Amino acid sequence: MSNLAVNNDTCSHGFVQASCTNCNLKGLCLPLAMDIKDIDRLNTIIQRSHPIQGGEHLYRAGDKFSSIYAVRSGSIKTYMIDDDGIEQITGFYLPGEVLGFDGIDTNNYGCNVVALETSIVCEIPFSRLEELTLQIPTLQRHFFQLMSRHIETNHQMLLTLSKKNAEGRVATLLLSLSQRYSRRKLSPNAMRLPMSRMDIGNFLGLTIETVSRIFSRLQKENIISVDGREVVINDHDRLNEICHKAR
Amino acid sequence: MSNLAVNNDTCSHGFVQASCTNCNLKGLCLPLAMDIKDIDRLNTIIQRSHPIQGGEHLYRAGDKFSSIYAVRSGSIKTYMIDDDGIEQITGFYLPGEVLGFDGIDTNNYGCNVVALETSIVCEIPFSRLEELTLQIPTLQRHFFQLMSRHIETNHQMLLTLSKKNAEGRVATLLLSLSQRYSRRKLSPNAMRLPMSRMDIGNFLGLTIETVSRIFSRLQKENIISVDGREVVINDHDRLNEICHKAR
DNA sequence: CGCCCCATTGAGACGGCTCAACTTGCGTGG
DNA sequence: CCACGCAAGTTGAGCCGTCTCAATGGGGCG
Repeated sequence: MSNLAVNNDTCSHGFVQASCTNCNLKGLCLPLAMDIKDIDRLNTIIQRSHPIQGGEHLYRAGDKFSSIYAVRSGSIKTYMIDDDGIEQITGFYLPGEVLGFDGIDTNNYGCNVVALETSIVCEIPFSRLEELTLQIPTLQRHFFQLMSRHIETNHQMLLTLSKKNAEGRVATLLLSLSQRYSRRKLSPNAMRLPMSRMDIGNFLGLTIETVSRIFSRLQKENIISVDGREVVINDHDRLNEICHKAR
Repeated sequence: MSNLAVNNDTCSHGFVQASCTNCNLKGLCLPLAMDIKDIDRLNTIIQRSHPIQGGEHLYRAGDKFSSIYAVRSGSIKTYMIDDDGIEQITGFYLPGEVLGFDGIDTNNYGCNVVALETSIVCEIPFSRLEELTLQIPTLQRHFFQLMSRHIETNHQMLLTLSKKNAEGRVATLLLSLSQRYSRRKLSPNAMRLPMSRMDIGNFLGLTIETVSRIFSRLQKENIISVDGREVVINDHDRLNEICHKAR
């Protein structure tokens, strides 16, 4: 990417071609305390790609690992397929969230990554990132932290799957999305789910029928309002109670 | 720690005081391609502590994050406790495995860590490790890889909890332990489980009764032989089939 | 319009949980 | 030394939550 593009808002492709410097998500995917100078250095290695359509894969499990990705807009899911063809969604990613860390170990990606809707991602070539993290201690620390956060998120998910009943799992997901949207300055109460019931069920270890029934039940009790993928949380407190209830 | 201790096999405490250089686990917790010179540098920052007894905590969730730990002997479990006091074991750690990465993000440990039996761990102060990883690219890469492997292991566990029935979960754990022991040059068929039925059930999202019943059933079918914590795997293939079977 | 995909809802089956009784091994104290 | 208590594990009976299977409804698109 040419440095000329830095600080321009559009480029020849016609879609937004932003720099990290003026990206309103930088508080999420970059260290808060990072130098403008260092951000610019990072900026020069980041490649911003064309939008990817919903259903389109960014990469697949087994592909040669090359880059880390940050979601700029839209939403992404990652899933693995085991030897028997069983699929497990391992995460949903919203703008500002970073993915691809599972490829570092074996040098091949461990997950499949697919867009849930039209999305834009920032690609960070790992070999160049590694050089930068050696030079910018804050940046090394930051990527250690990002990976650490991944691990913690996964631990939380283990608890959800291991200890909560169907209602608790759905409630936990809804509150997680709500929190993450509100951190992006969106309403914590009204949201459009980027994923299907199928995806939710797969992620939470439930069938789509159970997910559907839970949604209906929560609606009947006026805790949420559901219309397809549109969800409004009417009663955060009761939803929270449901999360924090053993099975 | 004095450099004088390097390459000595014992120290004044009377227990083994080894260096990484002659540690037979270094193939597991250190980069294969690491310079002797660099290993020595890492060695000078590593603190080897007294053995910790079974049931004794290495640290607790919320404690100030300071170090990464490598298991030298014995075995360790990590667990989190959520707001409602529900405990979830997040991992078992065998010699050569590294833990503590969950503390990097918030600068407080996210998990409780307790020894399952008398164990020895190597403590790696993180601030000094960070300095070294900036100077030794292989080492930086290695710790990125270790964290990446953690993430992959967790993903695998999500699949286990989300998609497998009780039998599949137990079989998966047994095979995982078997593999990990054999990588440590121990028998892949006969082992002594370091954890209780309670721990197994907690980790796998099952009750102890169910775990016990599964053990009995697998024994009746001659797939394993169980005597308390002593387990012999008689039929790896059938155990493997059970793992790879949808619920 | 008709087709397909996704979602919803109902009825019945089944796997794992709950509750309870019993066994075994171990440490403690009379 | 045995009696006792306690913790860990095993086993059985019945219940409950989630899955399975099936039917139906609704929206997008050729």
